[in-house]
Amino acid sequence: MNANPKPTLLLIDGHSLAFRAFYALSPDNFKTPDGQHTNAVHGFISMMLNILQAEKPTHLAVAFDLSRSSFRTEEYPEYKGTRGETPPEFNGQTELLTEALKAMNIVTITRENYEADDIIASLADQSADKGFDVFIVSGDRDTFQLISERTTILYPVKGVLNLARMDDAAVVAKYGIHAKQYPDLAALVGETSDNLPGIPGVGPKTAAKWLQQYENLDGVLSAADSIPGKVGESLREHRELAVRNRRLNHLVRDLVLPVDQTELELGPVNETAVREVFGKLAFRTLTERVLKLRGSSAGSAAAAIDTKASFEAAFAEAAPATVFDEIEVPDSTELTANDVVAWLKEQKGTIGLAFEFVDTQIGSIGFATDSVRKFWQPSSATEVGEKLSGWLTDASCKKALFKAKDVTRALLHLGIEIAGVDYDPLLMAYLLNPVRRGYEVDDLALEYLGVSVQRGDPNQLVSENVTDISLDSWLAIILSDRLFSLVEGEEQLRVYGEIELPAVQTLARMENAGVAIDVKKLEALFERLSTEVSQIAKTAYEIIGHEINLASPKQLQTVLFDELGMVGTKALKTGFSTNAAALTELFEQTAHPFLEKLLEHREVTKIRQIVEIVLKAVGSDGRIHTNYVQTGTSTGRLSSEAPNLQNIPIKSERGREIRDAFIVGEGYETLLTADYSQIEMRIMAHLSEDEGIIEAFKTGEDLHKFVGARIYGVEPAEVDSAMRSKVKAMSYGLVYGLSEYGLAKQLRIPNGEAKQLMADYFSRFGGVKRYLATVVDEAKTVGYTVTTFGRRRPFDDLNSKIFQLRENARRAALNAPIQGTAADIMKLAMTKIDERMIEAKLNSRMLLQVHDELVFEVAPGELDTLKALVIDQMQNVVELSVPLEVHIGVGRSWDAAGH
DNA sequence: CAACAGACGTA
DNA sequence: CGTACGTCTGTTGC
Repeated sequence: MNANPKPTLLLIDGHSLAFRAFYALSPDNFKTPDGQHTNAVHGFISMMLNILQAEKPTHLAVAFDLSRSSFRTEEYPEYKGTRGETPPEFNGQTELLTEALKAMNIVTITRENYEADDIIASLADQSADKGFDVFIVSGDRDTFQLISERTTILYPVKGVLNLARMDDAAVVAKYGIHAKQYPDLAALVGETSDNLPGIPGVGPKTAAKWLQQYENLDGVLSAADSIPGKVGESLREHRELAVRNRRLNHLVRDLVLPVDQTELELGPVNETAVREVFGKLAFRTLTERVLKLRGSSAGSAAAAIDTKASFEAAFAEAAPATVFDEIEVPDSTELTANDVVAWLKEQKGTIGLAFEFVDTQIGSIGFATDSVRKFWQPSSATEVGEKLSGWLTDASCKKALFKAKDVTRALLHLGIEIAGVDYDPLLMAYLLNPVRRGYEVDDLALEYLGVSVQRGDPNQLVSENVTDISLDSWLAIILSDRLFSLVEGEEQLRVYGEIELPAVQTLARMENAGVAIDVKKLEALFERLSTEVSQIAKTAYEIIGHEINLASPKQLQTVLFDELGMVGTKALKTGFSTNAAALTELFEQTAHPFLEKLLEHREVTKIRQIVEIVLKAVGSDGRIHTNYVQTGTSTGRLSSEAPNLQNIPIKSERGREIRDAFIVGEGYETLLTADYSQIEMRIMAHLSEDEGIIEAFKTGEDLHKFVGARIYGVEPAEVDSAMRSKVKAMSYGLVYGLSEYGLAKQLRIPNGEAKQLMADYFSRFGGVKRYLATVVDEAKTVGYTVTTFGRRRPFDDLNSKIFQLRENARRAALNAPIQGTAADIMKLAMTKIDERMIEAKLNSRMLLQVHDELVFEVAPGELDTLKALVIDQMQNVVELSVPLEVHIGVGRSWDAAGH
């Protein structure tokens, strides 16, 4: 019996919560040995236990929809019609969940022809009448109509464990209306997820305004004639939509259900049944949690779990039966300057490490093993240097460190060269899934360990939050353990150990070094471009007779297609396209001088904008320190941000002036650039084993002339520039999955000619065709592509029924191994170059990487040595069936050193 | 104020 | 209807 005197009923919308759990936890990590996915079941139960702990209800019931059809679909067959298919991994999980709930003696309720929310509504009302407090867990906002003094909705906002308590005040705060008015608001606005369109032009704000004024939907509709403006008109025209929506979102509150509240009372669970069902599901830790919380001493168990739990749950059913079987969050204790070194000396294995930086200074440091958490608050960088530099710089002291590159760079800035970082969970998570949206440590912990991280209040004083840093160090070590075995399982250890991990050091050094900027030159350039911009704009305004915002596509559409009456270009969501290609086409048709000025304006403002970005990014040392994002692309390339130095203009004359402001720094002799020539085509030759293309590269002949000669059946010398550029476009297009249509459009030739060109190409270079087909087929079967070094990229849309998705995936899949292999080669080369430079004790430094190009700052007297070293390493980093060619340039600026 | 769309710079 | 990015501006909607 529960001692809680206040009867409290918890009602759960079963499918709603199960789906939420399904999407929060990766199905791959929750599987029984026979392949049944259990992530939804696991997440559901875990979340339910959390709510039981937090709200301490005395009674509980779970309601399920019986099928997709209900009296609502009878009335309106399209109801919820936009819901997609259930993911295959979800199959069977509802049944398993029901079974598990039964074992826990939890009542589940269904009702033919009604939805779970109707059951919940009826039960909530009846129970509230009997004096219960009611909590409802549902992701359906329609349940807001049930809110009352006694009834609260727990609405999932984000993350599996985060539920918003929606009472009347919360609804008022969020929507500006009372809870009982919510269904009226929803009826007016419509509900996309239920496939219920609302009154066009009416959003939550307008609807709320009306409801505040007229109380309810009936009031609004009665006053419809007096509502002004377009929205008023829309309301009068579409009023029946709102009426229908309101009828459908009304929850049935008077179902007579075959259960009585007394049957819902929470009691002890059937331990044997729980062990049996949970055993079948391969749940381990969850079994103990359930038995603890729902066993004989529920009260004390809950208290024990609540005790300053930094984590809410701890489980990792998918992990091998290692340390992850039982994840216990160790307590955190403080180390002092006196005992930090001694403690580290005692430790044998890898240490989890984390730094908290305040500005650029070290605030605190966390250390952890899988069972111990420590933190230290040094007084200064000097103290860190004195006490810790021995350990930090000792490569034999192995460390696990999240975001190793950022930390390495920050420490470098303080004069500390950290070594021995063999584990960075960030990089492992990237290799496991290079297409995920973010790599926050808390999200990774949830996905790969099933651990939900609760952190201190960020608004609190640092001193009260300081234990979080040891939490981070602990997460670094346990995540590393888990992810490392997954990376190993995917045979990506080589990419990890030989490519990504060593790149950390190199990139940190490059970022820390930065690149010198001629600020004066850029400022002058900015002024000049600004003058140019205003002159161009002035002329443009004169041509059309009035001023507009030339940067506004919307205003341009008005001018071009309404005022000047030009024919429509490519259709976009918002009207006709005004991009450069469209404007050029229009100019060819009309020769209208406005278009000429507009295009010029675009070019100059774009370049001016980049000048501004670059100028703003110059640091106090007169240099720019970009951030290379090692997890930034799905293919394995780096990306560059704050600022992006991988898109500095080069093609236009004006643009090159920006490159001329990237200069050699004081104390150095010159800049040196080195770039791979046609690396992607060479990789294509290698991967496809096409004899023709391989021969082209081996002869050293101009590739496009060689290919052109084969296609047109002439001598290479007879390939004219028109033929050559067509062949060139074709070759490059292939790497991107170009279609006949796309080729025709780009080359401005008839579709038939493009088709013939492609046919000729493939008949002469059959290996290429075969390879491209194989890549896609293989990816279709195994679900991912792979580079020559083993880097994977997953694809799930290759078998999609939706043409557009399938085609997009197909093109990306045939490009991924090529772009990815090129990226691998470049990263590998960078590491080797860096190693050799250190060995040779050169003072020159690597500064920038732009996918196939590297930029170095050359120390006095080192030019020849460095040049030879760079060429050697880049060319010989890997043996392909074609040679790798490297071009070198030297000069005082990036532009001068370019080619 | 945040998110989206459109535009455009690079490899 | 050609891959991979980052960042700006204007506009829309939370």
